[in-house]
Amino acid sequence: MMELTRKGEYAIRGIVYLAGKQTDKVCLLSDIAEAVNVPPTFLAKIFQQFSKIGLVKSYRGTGGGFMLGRPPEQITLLEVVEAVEGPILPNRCVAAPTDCERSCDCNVHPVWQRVQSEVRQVLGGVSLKDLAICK
Amino acid sequence: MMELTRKGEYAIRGIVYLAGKQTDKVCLLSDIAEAVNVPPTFLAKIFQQFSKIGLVKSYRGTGGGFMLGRPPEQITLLEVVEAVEGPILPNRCVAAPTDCERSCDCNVHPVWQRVQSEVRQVLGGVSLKDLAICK
DNA sequence: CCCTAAAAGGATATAAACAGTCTTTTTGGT
DNA sequence: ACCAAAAAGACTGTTTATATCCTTTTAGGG
Repeated sequence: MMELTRKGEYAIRGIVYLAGKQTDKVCLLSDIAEAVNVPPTFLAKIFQQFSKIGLVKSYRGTGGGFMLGRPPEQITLLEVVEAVEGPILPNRCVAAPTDCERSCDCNVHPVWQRVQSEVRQVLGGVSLKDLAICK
Repeated sequence: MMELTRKGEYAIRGIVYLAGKQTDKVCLLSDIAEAVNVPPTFLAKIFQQFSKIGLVKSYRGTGGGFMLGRPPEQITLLEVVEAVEGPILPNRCVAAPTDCERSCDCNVHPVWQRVQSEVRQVLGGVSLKDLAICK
């Protein structure tokens, strides 16, 4: 359980690749897709989502392509993952506690909150700079 | 992302309810289902899975029903969740590192391992006894 | 101004997973 | 033998995942 989807995997691969390039150079989507071995049409959708929230900047037309929207050390893995997979929510009740508070069953609630918090902390502590470094 | 399915929710509700009963008394599936507001046919499937791995003991025929397989303090939330949702695997690559090690992209790998480990630790630290207590 | 390169957006297709139901079989008690 | 209860398996409808394709918009270059 708790599995990242393909979309999430591709998203990470794509943007980490971008983070490994010079910050001032645009990359063609088709090049990125080929480099990280992801269907270009699918990656296009993903990068559109990135673009909307400013994780990447896009340029159309001849000479166009993508660049990181911010320096790689200022983009966390958490942002990338949540951009395409939605917020980290181990359980509905963490999002909507209304439905949950009644009945003593919900000793479970705080546990899911801890899970959420731990995961966010791990992912939030890693930047694209960390990930792009080639050992 | 990382959401528990209905099955997982129902599983927790059902077994936590059971943990709140005396350890030596069997409960009818139909009663449990009604008490925790879960479709009985669905809960049946879930308890079958529990039964197979010994989380609960089942008795057939007249006077039959379900009991916890072990004292509630010896069953963790992790076991319950993994019983019905499968192992905690934030990313395929955590399960099958073979496909992952090449290419410098996989600085991501250890991050998912940490996520997995943190989640397991939180869920593993909570027992049914903790959850069954009515405040 | 037109042609081409590139991303944006929308519609569609297929497959898998989820959520649940129904029926039949097995087992145990009376 | 009969009844009560869980086990097991087949089946169904809905939603999500995983794409692909096509048209539109934007930008640059000749």
